[in-house]
Amino acid sequence: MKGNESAENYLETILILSKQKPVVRAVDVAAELDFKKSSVSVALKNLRERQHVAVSPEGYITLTQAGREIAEMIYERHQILSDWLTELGVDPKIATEDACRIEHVISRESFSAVKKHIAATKKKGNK
Amino acid sequence: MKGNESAENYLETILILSKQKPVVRAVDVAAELDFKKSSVSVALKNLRERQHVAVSPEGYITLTQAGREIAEMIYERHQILSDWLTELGVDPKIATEDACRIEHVISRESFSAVKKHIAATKKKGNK
DNA sequence: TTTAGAAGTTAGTATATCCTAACCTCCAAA
DNA sequence: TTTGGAGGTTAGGATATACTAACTTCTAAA
Repeated sequence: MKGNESAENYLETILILSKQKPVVRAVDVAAELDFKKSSVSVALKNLRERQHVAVSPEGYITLTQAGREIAEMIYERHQILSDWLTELGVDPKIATEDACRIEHVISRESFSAVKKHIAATKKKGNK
Repeated sequence: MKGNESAENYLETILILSKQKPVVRAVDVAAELDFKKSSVSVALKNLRERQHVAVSPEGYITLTQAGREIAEMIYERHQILSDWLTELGVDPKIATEDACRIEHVISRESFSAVKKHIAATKKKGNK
């Protein structure tokens, strides 16, 4: 994993949108990310080539198995990190923004350790 | 602070090198970062323009007040984050690599909260 | 039936970074 | 005194990303 931040971000967004609405189209992704549709169009072409998404003739986007795995990994990081930062007293908006960036650069190993630490900390009732 | 990761990284490196050797030159920075000297040359030109470093006629690089503040902020983040991840059981090499990336994307507010949390956790003797 | 808007695509622009290549200066060793 | 290497600079290339502009399609409303 090196500089796939952009791709990861698209995949995560598609996952989130697919939880919220019946179908996800390129325009929905553009609206969510506040990007232009041309940018999304190009990004989707790459995701299709890498077999991370499939797009139906109607323009409905779905995650492939590989794409979904990445999306869910990033999404889990996002949730856990932003919740944790918020619990630590960080403004929720800032916590979310930070999670959005950290989620793409933290390694599996470090995230796993942090996640474990958070669980352990909670167990002890430290608030 | 948005996409100044590269500049921050140069400043941090200059700070670290200046702790290790009497003078810091462009080649030293290039060697440390494993970049080509041409890249460092261009980066230094930008840092000079932004008044973050000064370069003597002999080619000795020094941080300005503004540059030093950024460098020390990033360096503190690096130290605290990498130490913490290592304490959580992450391989030191990976912890360092992760710290190198997170230090550039975490907000002041979140870092401050995490730092406080780490101190509090230690105080309670949680190991 | 015509037409305007929504959705998508493609081409070319802009920025950030790093790289290779080519060149300059200076100094120390032969 | 010549010369080769170290240090530095500039020009131009490559990649990643997002943007603007200009089209194409398709569909729904007039």
